[in-house]
Amino acid sequence: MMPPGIQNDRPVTSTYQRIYAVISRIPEGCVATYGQVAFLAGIPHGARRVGYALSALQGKSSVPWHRVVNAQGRVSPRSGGSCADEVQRLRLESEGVGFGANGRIALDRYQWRP
DNA sequence: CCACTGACGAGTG
DNA sequence: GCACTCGCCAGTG
Repeated sequence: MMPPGIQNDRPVTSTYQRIYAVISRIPEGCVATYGQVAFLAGIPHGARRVGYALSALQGKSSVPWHRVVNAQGRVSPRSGGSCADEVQRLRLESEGVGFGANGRIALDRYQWRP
């Protein structure tokens, strides 16, 4: 496969693509935190990177971005005026993920454990 | 190359 | 429990 002389010592996948790859591994009915995804993507302190990467998706990709929530088990209110946070919640509930009375997800119950 | 930006996390008041 | 601040780091113009 790799012809000699060409060194792929650096992953062709850019940071964003790695993030997408990790998120796409999240099973249905589970959720992951930004920090968790970042860590699995190889960016221990890149929680912001994850959010920024997802903002670039905006539903244009097949990545289940709605399974990514913040460390408090809540969907992040993002800028732009879009109501994606609302859609996210509906999609999660549709997958069996229950929200608390305060609009919070029980991470101890639904958080993805690789 | 430089500056700004940003779906966060953790800590503080 | 909520509002604010600081820190992290790569992408975009």
